[in-house]
Amino acid sequence: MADRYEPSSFEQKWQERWKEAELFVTRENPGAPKFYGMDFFPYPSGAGLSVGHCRNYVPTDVICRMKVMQGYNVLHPMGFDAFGLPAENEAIKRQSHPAPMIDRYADNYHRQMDLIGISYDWSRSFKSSDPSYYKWTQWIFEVLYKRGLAYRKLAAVNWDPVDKTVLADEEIVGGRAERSGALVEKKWIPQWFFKITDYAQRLIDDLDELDWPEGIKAQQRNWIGRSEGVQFAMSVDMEARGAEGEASGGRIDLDSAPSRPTPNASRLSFEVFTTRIDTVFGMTFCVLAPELPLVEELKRIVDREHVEAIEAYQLHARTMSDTDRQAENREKTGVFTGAYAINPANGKRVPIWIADYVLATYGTGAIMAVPGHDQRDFDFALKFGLDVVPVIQPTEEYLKSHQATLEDYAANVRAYTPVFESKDSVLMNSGEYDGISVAESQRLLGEWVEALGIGERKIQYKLRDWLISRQRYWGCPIPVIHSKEGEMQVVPKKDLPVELPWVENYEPTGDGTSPLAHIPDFVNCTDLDGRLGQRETDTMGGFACSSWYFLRFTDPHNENEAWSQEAANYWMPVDCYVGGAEHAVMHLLYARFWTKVLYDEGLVSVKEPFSRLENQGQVLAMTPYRKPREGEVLGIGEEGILTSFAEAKALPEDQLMWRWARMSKSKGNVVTPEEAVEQYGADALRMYLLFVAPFNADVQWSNEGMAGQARFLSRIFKLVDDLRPSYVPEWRDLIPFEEMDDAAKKVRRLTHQTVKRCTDDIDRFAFNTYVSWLMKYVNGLPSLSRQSRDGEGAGGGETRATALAVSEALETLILLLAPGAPHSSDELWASLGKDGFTLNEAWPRYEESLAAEESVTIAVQVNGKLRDTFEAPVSADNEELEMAAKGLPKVQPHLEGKTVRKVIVVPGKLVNIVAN
RNA sequence: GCCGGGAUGGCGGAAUGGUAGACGCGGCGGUCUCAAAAACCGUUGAUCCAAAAGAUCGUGCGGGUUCGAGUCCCGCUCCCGGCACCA
Repeated sequence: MADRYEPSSFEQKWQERWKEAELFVTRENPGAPKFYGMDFFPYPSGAGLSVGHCRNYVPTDVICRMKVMQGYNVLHPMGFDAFGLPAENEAIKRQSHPAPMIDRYADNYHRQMDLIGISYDWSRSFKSSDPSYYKWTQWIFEVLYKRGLAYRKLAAVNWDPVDKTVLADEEIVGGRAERSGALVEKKWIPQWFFKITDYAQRLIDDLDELDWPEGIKAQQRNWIGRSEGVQFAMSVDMEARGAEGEASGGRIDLDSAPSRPTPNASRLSFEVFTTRIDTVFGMTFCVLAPELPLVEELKRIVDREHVEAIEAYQLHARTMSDTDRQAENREKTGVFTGAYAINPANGKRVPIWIADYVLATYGTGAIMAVPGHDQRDFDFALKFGLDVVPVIQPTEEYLKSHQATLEDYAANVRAYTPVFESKDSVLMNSGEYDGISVAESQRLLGEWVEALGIGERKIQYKLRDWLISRQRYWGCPIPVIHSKEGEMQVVPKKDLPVELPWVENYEPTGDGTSPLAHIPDFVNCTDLDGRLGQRETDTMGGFACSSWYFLRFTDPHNENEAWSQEAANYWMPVDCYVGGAEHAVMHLLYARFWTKVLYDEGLVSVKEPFSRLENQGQVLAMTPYRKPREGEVLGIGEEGILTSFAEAKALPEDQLMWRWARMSKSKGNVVTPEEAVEQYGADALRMYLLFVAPFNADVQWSNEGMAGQARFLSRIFKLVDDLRPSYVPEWRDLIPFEEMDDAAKKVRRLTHQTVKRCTDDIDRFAFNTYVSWLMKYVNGLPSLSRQSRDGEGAGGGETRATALAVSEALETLILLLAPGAPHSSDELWASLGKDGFTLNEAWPRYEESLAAEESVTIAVQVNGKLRDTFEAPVSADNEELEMAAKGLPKVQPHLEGKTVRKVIVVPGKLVNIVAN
């Protein structure tokens, strides 16, 4: 047995033994509590795992291993998110079929995970592209469909011209497809949606009970975007037809008499939504989204000149890309429609404009514009010379900071930017509501709108329905048959799965149809009634597959059901779910939605799938960038141009910049687990990943850091080797009957303190301090055991008591180390003459009485400043402590010539003498 | 702009309102060695002092609460992440 950490001599051996013993197969001991620990479902990329991915898997493994040792039934599964765009794109690039390719990649992931000793139960593994899995994805589609939560409609959707498919809102970042980076275009295609909007409120409400990072919860709340307001009808003034003179300038005369309804004209009206009904008197114009159907109606009542202007603007809005539309600080654009509406609050006519700063997809697609108190409306009014009427009194501070009087402000609002938006002021220019507070008038005006019957208080969400269709081959087919008559039928459970046909050519067509549409054998079928029909040819986006896989893991081989109620009820929810923060509004929102639907359907007993969520930090590696050459332009926020390590070597220093960047194959800065294991060992890699930084913080990777952990492991091997002669295997039976001397007590004290800290730290994901405590333990043990060997008792020599305490320490050390460095622990365990695996041993228990200190160091402060410390027995009372503190020679000088006013004694901690 | 999270030695980071800097990396000094590496031992926040003893300062900035603040409160600055013309 070596006295050093020599990973190559034993790590692989233990991995083979674990496999042979089926050590990681899920235990289902009756009566034991359960723990479901899981990592995010990975897509197995061809690049393989980097040490960055290991930072996700190792900590989960540590907590799962500890839970096993604590006697929990632990479910710790791994599978692969195999369907989807990345896999298909990769296969096209390699001119192969995605199915065998993804199998190869998944096998490689599995091999790499074994290489670092992750304790997954591989007997439960599956890929989302297995027909035995997606059969049930299709079945859940049916559940959604039957509940009215899956529907098809013609929609303007995000079209990615590079990947040639439609994408969900969540997959678009800044107007570009997150994956391909292409500018997204608008395209009108019939699409499948899941009605997640029905669950918006529950998705917000139930966040409260989740033990998730606040940031992720906030992102979800934000994304769902609840706002409370009032929606009310505005009627179009049918006199508009004749209002030529005023129309061109757009300016209206606020003093003009309220217009009279025109009895004969057909009434036109539209609804607006506002969260600021208190500002309704300040409405000086209305704005419609250019694509709103109402605009077509307005065209019929205004003159030709305005129709032409409207159409020109509509064309402009339609052809503009989303990116241009979302460009920062964009100048406002828009045109006057020639029509007017009536402000119901004061009966005044307000011009109706169209502008693209109003979105057709939010609220009603139309707004009441209040330039006095909304920056966007203000900008628009300024640009087009529209009236600005303030209706909230500016506060004293506001006036002071703008060096203005109230009169001055009211007369020249246009000159004041930013717009006054305070919500703790009172109204003005608002008729009978003048002087009433903003909050109060919001309530009163809301009631007024409802009493008048023109509208109601309403809650709006930004969340839109989940677009699930993909016009791509490599995905789960949507199990629907279209009849010639245009009816739709969902394929019933007995006919599932609708299998994805194996074809050579599956490249996307780009015409808005799926490649499946060009496979007659797939498309043509008979429907439930025996009539000829055609299959739906869109496939589901990958997020459908990953919205329920955690349920399948509870019962992965079930051929008759997606899962048995018994299995799901036992294991769900996932107790600890670990992965990157980038899935905050996609996977994590979708999975919550599906779980709620399945709960409503009575298929699962939980409303939420993941009770605790942890996000690991990213692993950054030093990456070379160079200065841009002539003609090269840097993107926003870029400091240099990514270059290869090879090229960097050849560059002069002044051209080169080293930056920390996320480890990724494209940056060429990846360290693989193979390299790390080869050079330092799997346990050194694991321990370094745990120790290097807090779990959720980013890490600046260094290979040298692993050397430190290898050294630490070597010290453990050395320590165990040194202390082994003292080891008494039966210590547990003997120790209660042995009188403990001081040295033995000290060893036991340190042992039990360490057990407590390590256990707590793993539970709260503080893996860096878990490793610290082990280090401290290893540092402390030799001197303690030496003390004992040198003998506190007469004649020296190790006492029986110390030998027993050291035996306990040896076993405890190895078992506490086991989750972090399982190979080394099993090797050390065997070196004590033990059979079997540390994973099958009980996690050490902490005993308060043994961990308790006999004496404590008391800090002595004078006026809050530390002056000295002294040792006192734990039992010392306040008076004793105070006396002892006052008597200290180092304290005395600070009390000289002063009167003691007060003495604060915190037992076991400090004495603070207040004197002046 | 809005939301969330941060800021502690040369570096990564510890600290239930109670001795700031645990633990590690790096540095410095030493042991071993012909020498080096490795390993081991000691030391390591800053300033003042020949040194020790000691003193003073010190957790992004400015205030406050408290016997006592890295920690709590108010007001800022900067950094990271997310959302962003959502009415």
